[in-house]
Amino acid sequence: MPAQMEIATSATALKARTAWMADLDREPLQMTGTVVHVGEGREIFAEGDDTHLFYKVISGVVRVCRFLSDGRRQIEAFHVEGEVFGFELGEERTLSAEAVSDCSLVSYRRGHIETLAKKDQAVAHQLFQYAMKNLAQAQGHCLVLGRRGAAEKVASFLLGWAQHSMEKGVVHLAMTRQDIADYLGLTIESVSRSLSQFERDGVIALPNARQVRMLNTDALEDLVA
Amino acid sequence: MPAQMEIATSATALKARTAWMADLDREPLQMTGTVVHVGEGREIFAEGDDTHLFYKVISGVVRVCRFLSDGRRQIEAFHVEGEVFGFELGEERTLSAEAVSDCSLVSYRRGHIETLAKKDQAVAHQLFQYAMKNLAQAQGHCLVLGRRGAAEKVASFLLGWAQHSMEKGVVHLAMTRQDIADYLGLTIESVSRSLSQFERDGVIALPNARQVRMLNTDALEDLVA
DNA sequence: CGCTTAATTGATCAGGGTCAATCGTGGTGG
DNA sequence: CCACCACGATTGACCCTGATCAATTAAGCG
Repeated sequence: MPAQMEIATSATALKARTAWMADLDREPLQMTGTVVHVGEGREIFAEGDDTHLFYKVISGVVRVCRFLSDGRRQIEAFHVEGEVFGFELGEERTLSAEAVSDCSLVSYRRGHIETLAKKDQAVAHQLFQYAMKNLAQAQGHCLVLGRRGAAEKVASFLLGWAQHSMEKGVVHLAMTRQDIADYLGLTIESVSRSLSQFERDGVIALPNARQVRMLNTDALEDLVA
Repeated sequence: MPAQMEIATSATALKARTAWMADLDREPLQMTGTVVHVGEGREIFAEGDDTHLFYKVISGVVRVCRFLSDGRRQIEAFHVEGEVFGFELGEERTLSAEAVSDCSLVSYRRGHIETLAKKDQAVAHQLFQYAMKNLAQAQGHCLVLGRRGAAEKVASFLLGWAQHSMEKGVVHLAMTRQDIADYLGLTIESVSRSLSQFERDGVIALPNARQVRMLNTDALEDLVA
C-alpha cells in the first residue's frame, strides 16, 4: 500500500453529503469504505501488489495501465467520478494505477465486500454492475485500438472524453499528450498532429493544450463513423 | 433469435455426464440452460438484438465482434469451451457473435438467472466470476492491440491460443487468417507474412494453414516480452 | 527572469497497408 | 477418377501513414 496515500477520514464518519454519496440509496457500498487522497502522478497500486483493496473515484482522474518490459506503457482506462476500478480475479495485480490529477478515492476491502455480497444480494448486484461497466469500457477501448487511422483514434477519444467533462462546449483534458498516446497506441507526435489538423480544419479550437473547444462534433463523429 | 440454431435437448434432461457438466458441483448454472448447436459461420446473435439470453460454450469456438460502418470488423474475443459470453448491461446488444466452428452452446435466460442470483449467492458469485474473466480477457486484448509490431501481435496471439488448443506441440487454429487479422487489428497479408517469417526463422512450422507446430516458444515469448 | 517540462512542428524513414498475381487445397461434377 | 473450380492463403511490388529523430515554441514555476 503506497505511503503517498493519506487517509483523510472514514467514510462512515463523513456527515457532509458530498458528490460521491449523492446516490446513497442505490449505493450499498456506501458505509464500508475509507476515503483517501492521492496527489497528481502518485501511484495508487502497482503490478504485483495484493488485490485486497479496490477503489471508487470520488473526484479526479485515474489511469489504469500495464507496462511492457521495454518501457512502453498501455493505458487500459481512465476512470472518473463514480467509477470503480482495481478489482481483479487473482490475488496479485496485473495492472497498476496512478492519479492523473489529484484524486479523492474510497478504498474498499475486497474480503469485506465479498462477505457482504454473500449476505446482501444488492451488494452482489452492484459489484456485478461495476464489473460489467468496466467490461463494456474495455470492449469499447478494443474497438478504438483496432481502428486504423490516428485521426480516427483521437477523434474517438475526444468524443468519449467529452461525455465526461464537457462544459459549455469546452472539454478539459486532465491528462497529458503522452497519456492520450499511450491510451490510443500512438506516439505523442501523432496525437499532437491529429489535434493540430482538427484545429486547422475548424473542427476544434485549442485555447491551450488542456482545453478543447468542440466546434464541429459532427465532423468528429463522421470520422469515427 | 436466429433460426439456424437448433435446440437439441433441455440441459435439465441431459443425463450423460458431458464435458460441460464436468464440474457440476461448482456450476450453479447447471440446471437452467438449453443446449443449442450452431453450424460453422452461423450467427448466434447480432448487434441490436435483445440481451435476454447469454451463452456458455460446450464445444467449438465462438467469435464476438463489432462491425464498423465502413465494413471493417473488430473481433473482441474468441470464446472456447467453458467460457461464457453474451451478457451486456443494456437491453440491446452492442456486439454480435458467430460460430467460428461448429459449436455446442448452453443458452441461459438472463431474467431467470438474475432471479436465481437474488436468491442464491453462489449463482451471483459465479456470474461475477464470468464477468471478471471476460474483463481480464478484454484487458489483455487491449494490450495486444496497443502493441506496435505486427509480429509481436501475431506472436502474442499464437501463445495465447496455444494455451487452449495445443496438443503435442501442435496448435490447431479454428479460425481463418481474416479472423486473426480482425482480432489483431491487422490485415490478412500482415498475419500471413508474420507467420511465414516465423517459419523461415524456424520458430514454427506450418504443415498446413490451420496447423502450427511450435518449435521455439521461447523465441515467441521474447518477442512479446 | 531563467529553468524545466510539455507540446508543437518539420524532415526522414520504415513498417504495414494496398493492389495484384500466384499458389494450394478441398469439394464437386462430369 | 480426375479435371476443374472456388476460396483461402501466400508472395511480391509499391505507396502511405505514422514512428523516429531533431529542433523550436509555449507554458508553468521557483
